[in-house]
Amino acid sequence: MPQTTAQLSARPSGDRHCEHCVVKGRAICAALEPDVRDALGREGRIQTVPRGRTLVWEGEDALLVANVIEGVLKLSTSTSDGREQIVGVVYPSDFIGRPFGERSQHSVTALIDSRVCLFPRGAFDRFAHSHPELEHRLLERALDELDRARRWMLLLGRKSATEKVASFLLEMSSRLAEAGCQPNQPLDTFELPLDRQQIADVLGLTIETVSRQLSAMRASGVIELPGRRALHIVDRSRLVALAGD
Amino acid sequence: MPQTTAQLSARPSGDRHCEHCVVKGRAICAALEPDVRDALGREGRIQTVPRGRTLVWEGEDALLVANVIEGVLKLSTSTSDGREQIVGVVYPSDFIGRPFGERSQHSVTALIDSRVCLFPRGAFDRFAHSHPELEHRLLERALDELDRARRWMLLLGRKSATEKVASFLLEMSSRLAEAGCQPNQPLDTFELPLDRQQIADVLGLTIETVSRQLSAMRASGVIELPGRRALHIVDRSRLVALAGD
DNA sequence: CGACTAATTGAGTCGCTTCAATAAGCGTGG
DNA sequence: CCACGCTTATTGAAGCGACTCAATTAGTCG
Repeated sequence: MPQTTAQLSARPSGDRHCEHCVVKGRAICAALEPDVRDALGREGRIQTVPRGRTLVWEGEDALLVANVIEGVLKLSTSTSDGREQIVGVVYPSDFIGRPFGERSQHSVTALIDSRVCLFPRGAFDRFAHSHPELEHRLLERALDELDRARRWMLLLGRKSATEKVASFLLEMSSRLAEAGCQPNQPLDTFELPLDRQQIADVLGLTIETVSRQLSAMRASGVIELPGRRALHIVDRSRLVALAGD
Repeated sequence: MPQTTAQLSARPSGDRHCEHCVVKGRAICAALEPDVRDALGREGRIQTVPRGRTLVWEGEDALLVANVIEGVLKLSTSTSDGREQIVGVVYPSDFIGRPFGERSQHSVTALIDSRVCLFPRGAFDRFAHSHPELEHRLLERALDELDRARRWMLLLGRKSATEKVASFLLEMSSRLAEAGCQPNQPLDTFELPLDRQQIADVLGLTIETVSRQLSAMRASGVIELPGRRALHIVDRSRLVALAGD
């Protein structure tokens, strides 16, 4: 049974000043002068979100927005008969939620234990509306997300299982590296924040197909799988070739 | 051989005042006071785009943005070996282009003869940056497009061929109705602006599969296909059921 | 160490694709 | 106006990639 967010440990983010926030330089807040940023900060609260907990449900009223401080979360939608598609994965400094909209089109669920800086949507909307520099930053982010979503549509519609899995591993590697503040320095060894079923839900495949593709890549020496969620890229250039674009 | 946009008939949109523009109430310009809107209008020009002509190429510098006045255009990306995916279809009053970005991630090509109101990106960016109400409108549009793209990802990743084709016909019907200014009044008979190959490229299918699905729907009396590009929805509720969501 | 869950592997099936041939639209010119 | 030819769409047959169902193995945590 899903727990509501009300029971989560939460405290005004004012306690831990924005000044010390690890994502203050990369999140949308970076567009604001420190004093304005702190004013926004007082509208929000830091909240921990344990793995598996859902922050927002598909189709529900979109009552909140948030910045990701730590962790990884998925955005997902489902068909009425239960087929799921993960439509986005968000990392530290990313923005969650649908400002200026009534309903959320997708659920937001933590893939690993996470921390977010949470705002009531109404308060956030008002703040954004009176701070064009924040809206500008939101716009740039939305446009980037749109480009990313459209690139993913090419993968979903036109790529083979091998290409999908290879593309996924490369994307995961670079996004984790970015979020870990080592830009342009791709990570070759990391923990996958998703299990096999979730990888399948990102790629529009089944769990068995994902597993077979990973096994084949291991057999050919492109990757190693030291643990259930561990990944080591042995031959990046060959992985890039497998990604087929 | 592709023609460049330079040879197109073009004139300052100032000639035909924004005041008389058929999409002035629905395009992003609607956010602006008439005099401000006219100032923006003087930065742009009306341009006709015949069917098949490409306005922006994938990977090229994003030198222009535009409002669609009339017609239908596709946004598309391809893999290096030529597989194509249509990632968006735009209609009158929709916005084209990537403000505040260097490169376009996808091509923009007219599906039928179209007319757009074209702006050099630099001039548009400067104008937007100094008019928060315009940026707000752009933001709302970008967020709507993002929601739409993500719903489409569910279709691409998780739906069957039948569900894909049914969903496509319904989406086309309602988008054409909206663009034709009869909201909430779904169109049951219309011309498809896409040929079979393009429908396949939207849905991540082959031309033959699209054709077979349409034939099956015709055989079961759900639709009629009076001409190559003509469509008549006979039983909308059954079509909705086939769309599977 | 043992029990439980997650992942892998195998065998068989199905849906979509591929390749090939036919038919239907549609514009053109006689 | 109709015959012709070209393009686009439809239909058929065969193949294959991913899925389904089932059994086995490997991690992980108490």
